[in-house]
Amino acid sequence: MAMNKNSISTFGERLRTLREESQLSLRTLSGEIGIDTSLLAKIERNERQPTKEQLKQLAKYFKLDEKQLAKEVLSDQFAYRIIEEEADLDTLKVAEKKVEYLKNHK
Amino acid sequence: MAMNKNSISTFGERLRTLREESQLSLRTLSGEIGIDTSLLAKIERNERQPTKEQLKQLAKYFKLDEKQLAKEVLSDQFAYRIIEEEADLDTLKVAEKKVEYLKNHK
DNA sequence: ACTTTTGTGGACGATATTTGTCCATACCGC
DNA sequence: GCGGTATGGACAAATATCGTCCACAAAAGT
Repeated sequence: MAMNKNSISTFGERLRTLREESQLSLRTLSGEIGIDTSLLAKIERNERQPTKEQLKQLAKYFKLDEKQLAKEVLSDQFAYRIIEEEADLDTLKVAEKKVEYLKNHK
Repeated sequence: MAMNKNSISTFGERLRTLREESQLSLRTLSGEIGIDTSLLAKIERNERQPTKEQLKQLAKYFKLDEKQLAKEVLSDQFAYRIIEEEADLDTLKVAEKKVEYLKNHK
C-alpha cells in the first residue's frame, strides 16, 4: 500500500499523503480551509465527493492545479462506479467513443 | 445522423431504432412493458436514465442481453459526464488504471 | 496514570437531484 | 377536422448526497 509520487491512487489517498507530508492533522487543516474535520476525513477515505468549491480551496492551499484535481476526482467516480456495477472495463472505452460521437453529431 | 447497426450511438437512440424497426409507437410499447409513454420518450432522448428494472423489461421485450444494455447505459452516463464537465478524454484512461489499482489493492 | 490530540464513524436534518406522472401542445397523415 | 403520434413542461414523490454534531477508541505526550 506504499505510494510514491508516480504511482496511481485515488484522490482521497493523494490528499491524505499531501496532508501528512505537510505535517498537518485533520483538525488543523480543517481549520485552515474551513471544512469540517469529519467531512475532510471522509473525503480522504473517498466516502464523500469534494464539491467544486472544496476542490478549489484544497488546490489553492496545496498549490495544485484545480483542473487536474477535478480530473482525479472524476476518474475516481468512474472507477468506483465500474466496480460497484461490476461492469466490464471496456465500458470506459465505449464511453470514449461515445464522447467523440456526441461531439461530432450534436 | 443516419445509423447502421455497427455505428456507435447512445442507448436512447438504439432503443428508438429498435422500436421503430418493430413498427411500434411509443404508446403501444409503453403499454406492452408498462412504462409511461412520456418517460419512455425521455429515455429515448437520453433525458432520463432507465432503472435496472426498466432495463430488464426492455431487454426481455427485445430479446437483448441485459448486461450488454447496462453497459451501454453506463457508458452513456460517463460520456455525458465528460462532456458536461468539459473534462479531458483521458480521464477515462485514468479511470481504467484506477479500477485495476483498486481491484488489486483492496 | 492522566490529559490531549488524532482519526473514525454513526446519526440525522438539510439540500439537491432524479424519477414518475399528468396534461397540454404541436405535428402529421388521412 | 379527426385520430394517432411525439414532445416537453410542471410538479410532487422518492432517492441520494451533503454538512454538521457528537461520541468514541487509539495513540502520543506529559
